[in-house]
Amino acid sequence: MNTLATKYDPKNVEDKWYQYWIDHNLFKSSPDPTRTPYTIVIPPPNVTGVLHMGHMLNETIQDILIRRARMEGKNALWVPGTDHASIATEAKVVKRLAEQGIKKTDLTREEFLKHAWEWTHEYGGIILQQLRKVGASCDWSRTAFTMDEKRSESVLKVFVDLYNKGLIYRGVRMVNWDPAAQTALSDEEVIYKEEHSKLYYLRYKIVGEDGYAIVATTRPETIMGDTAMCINPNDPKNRHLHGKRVIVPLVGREIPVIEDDYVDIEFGTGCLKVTPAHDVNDYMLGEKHHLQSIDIFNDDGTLSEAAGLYVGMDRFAVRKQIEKDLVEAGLMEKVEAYTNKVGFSERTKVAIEPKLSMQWFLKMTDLVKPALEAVMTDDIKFYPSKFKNTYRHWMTDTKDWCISRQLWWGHRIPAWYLPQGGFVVAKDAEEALELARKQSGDQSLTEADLRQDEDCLDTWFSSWLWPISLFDGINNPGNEELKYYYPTTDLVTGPDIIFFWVARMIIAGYEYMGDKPFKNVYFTGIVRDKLGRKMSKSLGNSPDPLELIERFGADGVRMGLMLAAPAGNDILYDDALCEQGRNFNNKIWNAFRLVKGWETAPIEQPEHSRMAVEWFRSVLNSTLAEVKDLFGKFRLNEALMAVYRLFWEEFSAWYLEIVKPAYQQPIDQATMDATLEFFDTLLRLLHPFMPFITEELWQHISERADGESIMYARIPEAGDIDEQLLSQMEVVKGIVSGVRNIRTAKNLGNKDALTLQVVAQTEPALPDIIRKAGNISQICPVESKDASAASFLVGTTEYAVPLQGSINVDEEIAKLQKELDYYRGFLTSVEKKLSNERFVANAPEAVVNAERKKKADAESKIATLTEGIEALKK
RNA sequence: GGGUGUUUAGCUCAGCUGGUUCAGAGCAUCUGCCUUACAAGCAGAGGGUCGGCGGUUCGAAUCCGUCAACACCCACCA
Repeated sequence: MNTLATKYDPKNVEDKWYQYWIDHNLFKSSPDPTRTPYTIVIPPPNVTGVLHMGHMLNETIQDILIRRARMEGKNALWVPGTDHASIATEAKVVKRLAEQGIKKTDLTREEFLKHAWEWTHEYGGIILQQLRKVGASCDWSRTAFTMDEKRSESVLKVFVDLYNKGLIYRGVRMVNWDPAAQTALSDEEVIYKEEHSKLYYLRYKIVGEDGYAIVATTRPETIMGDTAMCINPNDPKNRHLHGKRVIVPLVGREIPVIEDDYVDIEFGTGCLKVTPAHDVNDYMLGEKHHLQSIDIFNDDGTLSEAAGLYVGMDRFAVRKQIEKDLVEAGLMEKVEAYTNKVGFSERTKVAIEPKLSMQWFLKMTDLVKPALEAVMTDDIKFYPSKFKNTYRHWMTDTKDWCISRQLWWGHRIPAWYLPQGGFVVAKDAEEALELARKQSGDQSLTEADLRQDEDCLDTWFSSWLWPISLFDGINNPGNEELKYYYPTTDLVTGPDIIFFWVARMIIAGYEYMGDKPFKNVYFTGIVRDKLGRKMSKSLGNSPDPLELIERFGADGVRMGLMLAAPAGNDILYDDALCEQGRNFNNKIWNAFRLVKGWETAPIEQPEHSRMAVEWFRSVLNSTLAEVKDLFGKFRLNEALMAVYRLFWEEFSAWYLEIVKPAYQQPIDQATMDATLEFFDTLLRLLHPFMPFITEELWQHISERADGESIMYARIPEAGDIDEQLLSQMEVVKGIVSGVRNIRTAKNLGNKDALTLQVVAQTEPALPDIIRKAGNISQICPVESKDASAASFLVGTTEYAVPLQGSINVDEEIAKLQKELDYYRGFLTSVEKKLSNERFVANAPEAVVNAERKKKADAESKIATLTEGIEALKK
């Protein structure tokens, strides 16, 4: 091992061990009633996706949790898979076809799906492949896809079931229409953004009068759909419009003036144009006042024949054109700058068009109840808990879920329409036919007579079943796997999909399993750049995780991300984080090189080593307990930091330096054994965070059988902690630091052994360690230190290092005087506190006693310092 | 327009029910060191009136009020 390079190179190590884990089936899990299950289902990445920093963070966290659970002896299962991502994938396939000069509309459904599947097979596995580079310990034999056979069957079954329960219905509603994808979207798929636009004031001629009624609108292009003007009946300034009719500008159509409280008197002129087909509020007004509804848009957002004007032009082009035309026609009163919120499609980024259409919906009101309860009572715990509020907010006012999409790539809605009208819902065509015959009384119906619904289901209608369908719980209720792994343990995901996915999985869990789908939800933050900006392609601030792995090693990147990522907090990514991770890898590597280079000999264990071993055991135990506690609270970054400091400070800087034999000297067996044992435990503690280097070194620490792995090495429970020893060692560290300071200040170098004077009757604790760590030749308790000594305080005790040559007395006095002044000030404040009767009367005794001790300590320090100064002055 | 959260060292964050060890950690910075595990390192050092103001209390980073800034979520004001 001593021939090993001084720098750790992760390149070969990482691939080698990943392959080893795969070859030995170490990620596999199967039900085992004798062990506690620990289960995570992966948030299935889109088949179209490639690994980005968000995944990198998310998957690292899951892997850390899974590996830790495994090392706690649990039967840990991490199920991987991908999501068909209906709208996103379809958009990509359409785009690719367009590049080949093929339009979707030129293809049959079957032809299109063939292309989509080709795409899926081509790109679908990429991201899962990339996860292997990260070190993800998924049970790959279970890799699932939301559109594979089992998952598809589950989705259809659930649809039929919910329909039969009366929870799914079909109806014409105002929905969010995405003109690019040409499909309806759920409310959650619409992102509202502020936009700087204009407020147009249009002149509507009043019929039978000379004047105009002025209407303020942000969407002048919709006037062709106007079927009324609305005023507030309590609006005095528009009372003259009561019962009148007005003429839509340019269009020339006469429309009535209606009255409704809905209209805000203060806004604009208090006159509202009503376009029932293209605005949700107008739709409501239209329903209430029985207005005609004119749909002036085609599905792609261009103007339809019904508009009469601007037919075939895009809605935004029309807005520009109509502004000009209105001005020319003298029908534009004025235009103001205006900021409003506009809804955009989450997927295609185009502006949403409210549109009246026939869709399928799921009633949410009752389904939501147990799901809300579970989170509010902490039956399902959210980390951080602040997301409970967000969740409650959404769950207490849930609108029905629009689950149909006018897309082909997805689970086709299992509804069949009968030739004579009406429809049946069934899991397949065969069953549908049976139902259809029964419903219509027509036994001569054949499958060919039935027409299946053209639409498919919202992607989330399959992913909401994920924790159940992965164990085939819908098709095969009560099966062994399901009983064993469900409810799963932890879910790790971003808060951006709390409604899309988390809430709905909880709903499905209670509806179909009668139980929660997971016990804990860990919400990660968003990975941003170091300036706090979101990562985006256009900014070019989004590093490729695989490139980072190439540069820093997977362990380095994992650690870099984890150091900066408390649950729910955004992380500001900086390469420096990965550098820190890489440096730590190197530190571990070199510590290992040191230890493996030692030769043992049958010599007695020195006292300083014996004490150091005892001390480090306590430190280790205390960190073991701390880390366990932190994992329980999902404070992974703090757990990592605790282990980091344990390894770097306590183990490397203190323990190893103390037990390290002199150059080319052997070490005793007892210390060697203890050191290797410590190293082994440290590697185990580190393994969940840095799986590769820890495996590499663990395999080198001693002979391992083929197939053996640190993955299944247990993380020990914390043993006894010797608090007294820990605090004694803290004093020792103070003393050694003091000596080092003097060395630095006096330019003494580390090689010369010094004498340490203790201005007290007794020797300090752990003198052998002090000698070794401070390179001290002798420790002498003295009544007063040498006049030519440099001194320092640890606690209330003064320590001094006699110096051969002369010391700068003035400098020394000044230093002591400064310290003395500080303690005098401190003493004054303590005394003030203690002389306050109300403090002494009201404060708990322990606190008062503590103050008294502070006072005594300060007095003793002051005495020591005063003496020191006096001695120097002599 | 509602709601939630955040504000502590240059940066990222810990500080649980107010009081020893309360002003901390890591990184960054500065000063020495190529000391035979590691310069991706070692040894030291500096740096914060805990967002502002007011209150409760013997005592406030911690509790209350208020203001400000930022972030996120929700909402049908054209």
